[in-house]
Amino acid sequence: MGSRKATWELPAQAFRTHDHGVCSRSLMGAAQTLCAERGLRLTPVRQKVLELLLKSHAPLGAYAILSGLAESGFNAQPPVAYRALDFLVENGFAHRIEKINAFVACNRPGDGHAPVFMICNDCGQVAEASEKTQSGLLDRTARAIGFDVQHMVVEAQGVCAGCRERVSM
Amino acid sequence: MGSRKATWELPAQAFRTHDHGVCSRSLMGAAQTLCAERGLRLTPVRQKVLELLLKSHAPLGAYAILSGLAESGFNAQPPVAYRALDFLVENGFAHRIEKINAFVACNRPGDGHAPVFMICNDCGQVAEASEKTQSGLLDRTARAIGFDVQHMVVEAQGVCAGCRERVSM
DNA sequence: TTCAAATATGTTATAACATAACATACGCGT
DNA sequence: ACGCGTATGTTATGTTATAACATATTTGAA
Repeated sequence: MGSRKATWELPAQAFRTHDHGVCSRSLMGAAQTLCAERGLRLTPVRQKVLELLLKSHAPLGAYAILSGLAESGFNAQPPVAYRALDFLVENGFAHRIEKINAFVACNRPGDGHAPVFMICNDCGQVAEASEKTQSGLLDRTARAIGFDVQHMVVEAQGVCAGCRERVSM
Repeated sequence: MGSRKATWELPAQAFRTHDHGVCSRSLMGAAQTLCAERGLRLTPVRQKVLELLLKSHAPLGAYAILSGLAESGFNAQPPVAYRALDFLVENGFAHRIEKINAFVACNRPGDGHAPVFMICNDCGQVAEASEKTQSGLLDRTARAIGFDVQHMVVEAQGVCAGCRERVSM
């Protein structure tokens, strides 16, 4: 990783109010299109799980998703949720956030990015930024010791602007 | 899992064989010194847990540590291990690796760094680096949206040089 | 179209990781 | 010795995740 400038894609609507319904629907549409193009099967369970993630303002744990499935009349054994989540994560429609054992819908499905998360400890919301290449962040260090990077986790915990303002006032 | 020694050296030495006993003892000594300086109590359980981490060639899960404690005649209920680990992590003598729910001894205790891990999926060993430039970059992005970073997780999974050579030969 | 392979789901059980809550003991300053 | 803050003992339970095997659905080739 050199002395690059705009390596990070700024999360435009991060931690801000916006028309959630609109972006939910457009991301669901994007998922459907991508699945059609790639021969992936966006089955009812998978679509429902993605819908739950898209509707949520914060990351959801697997068992929260399971409850959501149950409420919609789906089967609700743990493997059902985990399998659907595996599908969504493997195909880039969702991400797992390691620090909090939870999942979020990806805000830029289909462009093969490495996500970077900022997790607000106060409101629980998460902003997703993106790095351009899979291994760019650690590239130089990893190369120096011959380490072949396959997957990156980059997560920051802290306090978002809105919550800090609210507290300090 | 490979038979090579774990490393607590700088990234340049990462994933390479070295005299583990020597660096274990010197890191234990460093911990004792730091605790004395700072008025922290490195009690028998805490010291034993640090010793287990230092001796291990790979990160240890909390329940592996619990077994180690039991073998040495310590109490072995989960809180015992988690409390000791909390102490070591909070005071910079160990780190938690989120991606694999495990713990490693810190190779540079006392210098208040942000750790960066490279986890080999083949041999299970972990190299700890610490890169200022990277967190600097995320800091800039975070600042752009007013996010106050309190804690960072940076972890790369992949294959270390030794394992890649072994496989390709 | 029928069948076999691949994929997806149903279901039971349990593994693996982590903490709440409260009791007891210890270390230290006065 | 006393009291306070810290550390440990102990029981119980909460939370997250997967193994294993049965059944059903989709797909593509014969």
